[in-house]
Amino acid sequence: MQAISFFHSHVACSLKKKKQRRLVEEGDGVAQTKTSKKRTQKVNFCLHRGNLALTSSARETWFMVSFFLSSAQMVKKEEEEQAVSKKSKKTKEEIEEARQLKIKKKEEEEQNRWRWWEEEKYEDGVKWKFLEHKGPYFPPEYQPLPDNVHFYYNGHIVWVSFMESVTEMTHEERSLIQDLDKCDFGEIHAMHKAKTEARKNMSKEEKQALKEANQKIVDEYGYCLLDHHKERIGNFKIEPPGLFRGRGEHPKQGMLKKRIQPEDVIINCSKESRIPAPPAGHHWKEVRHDNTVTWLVSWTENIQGSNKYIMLNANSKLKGEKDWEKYEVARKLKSRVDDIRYQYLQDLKSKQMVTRQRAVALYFIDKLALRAGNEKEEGETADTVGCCSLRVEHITLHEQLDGNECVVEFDFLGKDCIRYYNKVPVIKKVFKSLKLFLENKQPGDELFDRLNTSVLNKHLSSLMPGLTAKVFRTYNASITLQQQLKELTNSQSHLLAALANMQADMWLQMKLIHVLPSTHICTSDDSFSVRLVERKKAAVKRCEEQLLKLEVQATDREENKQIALGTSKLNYLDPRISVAWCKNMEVPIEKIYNKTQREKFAWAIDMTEADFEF
DNA sequence: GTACGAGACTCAGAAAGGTTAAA
DNA sequence: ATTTAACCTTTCTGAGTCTCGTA
Repeated sequence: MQAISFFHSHVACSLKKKKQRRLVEEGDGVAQTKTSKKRTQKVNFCLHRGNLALTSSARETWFMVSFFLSSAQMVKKEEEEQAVSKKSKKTKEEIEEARQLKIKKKEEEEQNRWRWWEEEKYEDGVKWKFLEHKGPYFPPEYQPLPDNVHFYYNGHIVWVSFMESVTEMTHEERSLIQDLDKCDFGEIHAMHKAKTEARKNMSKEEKQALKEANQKIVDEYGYCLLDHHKERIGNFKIEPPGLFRGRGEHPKQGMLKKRIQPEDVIINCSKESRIPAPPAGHHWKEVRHDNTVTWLVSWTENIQGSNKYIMLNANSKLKGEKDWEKYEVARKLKSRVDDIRYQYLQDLKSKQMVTRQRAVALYFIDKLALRAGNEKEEGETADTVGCCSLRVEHITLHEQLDGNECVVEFDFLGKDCIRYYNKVPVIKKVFKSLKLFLENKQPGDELFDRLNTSVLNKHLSSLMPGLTAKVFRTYNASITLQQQLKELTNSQSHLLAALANMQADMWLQMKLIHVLPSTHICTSDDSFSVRLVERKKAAVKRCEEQLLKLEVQATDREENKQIALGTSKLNYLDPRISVAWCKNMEVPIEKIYNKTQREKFAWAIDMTEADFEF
């Protein structure tokens, strides 16, 4: 109930602030649209673009919901499509022909689709019985620089081995090249720019040929055979070498990510399948036949020393089944959540420090949708935290703030170095506990010194099998979506209008919340933006008009306004809720999910009845 | 019990690529 | 009608979560 009331309060707030937000709207150009009909659409795509940042996980949850909704009203599009096709000068026959082809293709696809959800599940741990594939696709060989392109150090031409992706700097080079400022990559940069330009200016035929060549690679390497069904592979290409960037202030940024050789690669497939052949003159590191894992190929990456995998596409059985399972666990939480919340509220009074910290952490995870927060190796990654790894400097307690009592102010970098900034009124017991946790601690000390994700998850799984911290995100997002949909009116047109308005409000609200406290959010991003601006400014000599636009883009980035969010709806909202809603409202599913999404959620679209209840 | 590290998988935004609407 | 910009989709790979085995 805690979480839900929290979500609701956001809606209420969004309505109250409507007037205020209109002002902002003007500045965004949203209100500049001419007709009222168009206006709705304008709002739509603004939402679709999702060019807004989110600093709070609870807000994230909200976005997931709003994103679902934002696509719900594209019903109008179909009419337009028809109008357009009429306008074009194609003959009726051509149109008819194209339509027939489309229908045929669709039917074919439908028939080929593996309805794995109607089959019996394998025994525990077994992921497949038969697996055959072609192995990974290796990136093209390194191409040496042309003779007329040079690298200069301190004004002198230098031939260096590290330009070849395979090798690192030699000792001599290391002693010679000390100062980055003395490096001149100008000619190399110009060459690359010319290349991209040339690519852009290719003729239609050339482009077509390139496309066909790519398609051939996909046809050969992009699919595998899994238990007699052809399945698409998600990433069949080995990652090419290059400079590691990382997100945020990453200690390893700029390190060379080495070229992966077949000798580094482990192949996983059926014993009795056609084993993929390594490139001529090479051999695999290992060929194994482990059907308890889902990957086809793996290798160890040299920056973090972690494993990389080639796995199946999201529309595959292996991924789909897991996704389904995830939502089933979240649904189970629905029936237990009252008890679980009651318990952690009780635990807030515990004399035992571990229990008490656990309770507060759970309160945050449930109410604010914080991530679990595993500990990370210092110096190996950017300094980001989640719930369990919060440190003293990440929260500030306010007895009184903006007319609220017991306010906790959060300010930390979360996943992907995205800043979480939020001021949340909490219940007294939580506030008191936090004060206790902070006693005798310095900034840099852990807030929950007796707690880690392992302890937390162990406790959760004892409360309900399969329950972990992240289930709360799925549960809260999905249940909120369902409730919001229920609350909307039954009349479709009315409803769609309501949705449009609601989204406009939410969108602006989020923007406001975010932009107001926006100081510098992710410092490394700033420097990135600065570099971007610089680079572009050089280009501007030739192309002055672009300058303005690009600077605007750079500014946008600086303020972190641009954070794509569309994918979130792929990860937290039970698709069956949306499917059921579509069935009830007689809204075609195409309005909610695009082709990829429909493929991914094929199981949900097929099995869900109108009366589905999350 | 618990610390630790490897492994395997989900989730995430940036960038590239493709399509459609607007100029 | 053609070019360009806006928008939407796909690809890529980094960053998390969580489990499990071992000391």
